Amino acid sequence: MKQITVYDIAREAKVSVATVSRVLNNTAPVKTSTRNKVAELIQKYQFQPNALARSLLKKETGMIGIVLPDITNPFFPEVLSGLEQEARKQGYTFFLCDTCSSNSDTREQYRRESHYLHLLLEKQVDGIIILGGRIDLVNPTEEMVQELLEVSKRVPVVQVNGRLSGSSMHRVVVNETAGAEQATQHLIHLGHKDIVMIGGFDHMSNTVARVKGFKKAMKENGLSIGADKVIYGGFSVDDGRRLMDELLCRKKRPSAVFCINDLTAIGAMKAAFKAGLRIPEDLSIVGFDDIPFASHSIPELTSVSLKCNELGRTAAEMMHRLIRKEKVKKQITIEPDIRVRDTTGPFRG
Amino acid sequence: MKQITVYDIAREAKVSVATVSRVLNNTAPVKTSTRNKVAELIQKYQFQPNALARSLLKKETGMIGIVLPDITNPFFPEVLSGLEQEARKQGYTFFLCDTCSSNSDTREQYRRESHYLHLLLEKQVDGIIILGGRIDLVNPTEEMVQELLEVSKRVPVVQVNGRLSGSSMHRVVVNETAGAEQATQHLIHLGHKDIVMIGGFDHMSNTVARVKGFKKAMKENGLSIGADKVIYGGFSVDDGRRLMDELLCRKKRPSAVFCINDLTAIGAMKAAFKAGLRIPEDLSIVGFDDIPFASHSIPELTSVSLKCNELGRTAAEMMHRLIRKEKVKKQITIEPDIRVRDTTGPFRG
DNA sequence: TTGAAAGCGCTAACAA
DNA sequence: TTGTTAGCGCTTTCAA
Repeated sequence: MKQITVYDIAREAKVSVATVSRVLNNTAPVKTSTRNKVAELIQKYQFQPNALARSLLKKETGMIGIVLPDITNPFFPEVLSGLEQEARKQGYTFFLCDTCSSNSDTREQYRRESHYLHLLLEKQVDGIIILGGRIDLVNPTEEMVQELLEVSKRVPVVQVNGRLSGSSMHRVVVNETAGAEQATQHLIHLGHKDIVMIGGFDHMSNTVARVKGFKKAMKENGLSIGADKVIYGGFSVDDGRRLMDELLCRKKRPSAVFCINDLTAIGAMKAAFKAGLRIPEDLSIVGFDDIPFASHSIPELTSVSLKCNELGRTAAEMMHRLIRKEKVKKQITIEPDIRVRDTTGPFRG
Repeated sequence: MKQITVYDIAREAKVSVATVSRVLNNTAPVKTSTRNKVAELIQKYQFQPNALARSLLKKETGMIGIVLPDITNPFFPEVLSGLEQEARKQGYTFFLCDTCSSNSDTREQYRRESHYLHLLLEKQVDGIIILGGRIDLVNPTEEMVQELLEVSKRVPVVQVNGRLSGSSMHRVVVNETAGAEQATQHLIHLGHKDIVMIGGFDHMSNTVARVKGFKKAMKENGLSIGADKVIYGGFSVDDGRRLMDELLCRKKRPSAVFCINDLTAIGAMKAAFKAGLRIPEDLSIVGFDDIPFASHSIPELTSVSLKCNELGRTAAEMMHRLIRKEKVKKQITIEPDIRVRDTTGPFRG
């Protein structure tokens, strides 16, 4: 099963390898008869040039590395889909590097992130798109920052929805604070006054941004924002359930809950149902992310759409321009939209 | 930003490139003092050898191509996660090729599949794992079969849950017929006699396999399996909704519905709720796949677990052995398990 | 224990 | 319009 090369084609066509290369890449005029002869042989042997050799020479591989924390979190496939759509047009392919945050401790995850970052560099990717993980940290360690910075000196790096400091890095982000504000505003408009926000971690910037929006909306409407109005504790369905259970133990339960994401919102709904509450009659719930599940749940979840697909497409486009050394804005911000569905309703004294 | 090479290291260490290569790969004894000197320089310059050059020479890249139809279908991320877990141990990285079946016609999808298959070959992947798409077709065109066959002559190919003919291809499959049988049996045990199966397409082998299991269980229990007991029509939530609406228009509606997958089951539930039915009191529903959503829905969906994670891990392991030319079984079959939850209940005359 | 040199498969500059 | 040739960065004989 010897691999066919340009030499084999050249020999049989009685031309030089340069000519074969020329018909392969349409890089210089070739007499029609020669071209046909070569093309025929290429066809006959199903010859496919070795991309490694080509890339080695040209110093571009058409490969982009994607580093993300957990592909089973539905947020990421949505973004990925947008990325793929856009990047395919440009002829890129993806290395998918999942650091599997879900089944290991965080230290391990960051180690894997480092591992993948270096691996991608070795593989000579044209650029790296990073989502989640360290770029979501409010206080990343110096090494984490330094490492990514080093990486970004070698190849373009685009951060998706992250804010890790470092001047040489570009990013596309969603205005999460505005999204959280919208969500809170929506609840307030419905007459809710006692609103609690649940989920997330206060060491993560996405949580901080969302809490900020929540508090801002509350404050602007003259509503109380005591310490008991925000309960941190994670991003999963189970976390949502747990936090809601906690909430339901309080003497006075809120009339509306704003969840850090759709997954916790689902967990919260489950806990509420189990406690015999009706949604939205007894309790309004808002999610965040607007993953497909949100519109599939019963009742359908009101959520803030992060426009994942657009996020992905924008990141891919940014990367493309970066690779071609075109002028690119340091940061592109996407404005989220609230999608009102069936889990929020008017406050009933 | 010139790339550092073994030559730079060699020059500064006053040794030959061969020696640098030796310390890099631990491939031959090197005097400790020389080794240290070289190692130091490698550290100093953060030197990372160019994987392209190495792969070109060694004829192995440590890259595996994954071709799948739609990353936003939650089934695939689950499998992918298993794949990644296993393959990471072996030091492989993935090319993710999403043919985006969801937003384009099927012809276009198969064209993209071909495109990616060839691209992966050019990139010199060590193997290709293919999920969905053409391998799910009952009657693929001759070209589709031929093309994949050609590919499999060049690199190992593992089909995940597919049955495209071709002797040189390995596969790991789930026994879907048995799964469907279990699901149907479960409903029958609950006393249901009028059971309808909805969703899927009869030109796809997964549908055929599941319908077969459904019919088998029905027949074995002496239940009718007239033409009106199976309604084809797709795999999405919307398809499920539509098909259930159709079903509800019938004079006599069934007491239980077996859905081709969890997505259609969710659609079916929505339609049923909208029609004022209670689940499971008025109607029992079973899904298939057991995506995370199944256990998150309200009420929680009874479903047949395809053990996606195990599927992925097994495929990765198979690929690994194939690459190392170890002995590998042509086919590995995974037995599914039903997960009984809250959407199925006893028949109530 | 080390170095010189060939070569992986390709492209592109230069020459013809 | 075509061929010759020099690399791309690495590993691996073979010889010293």
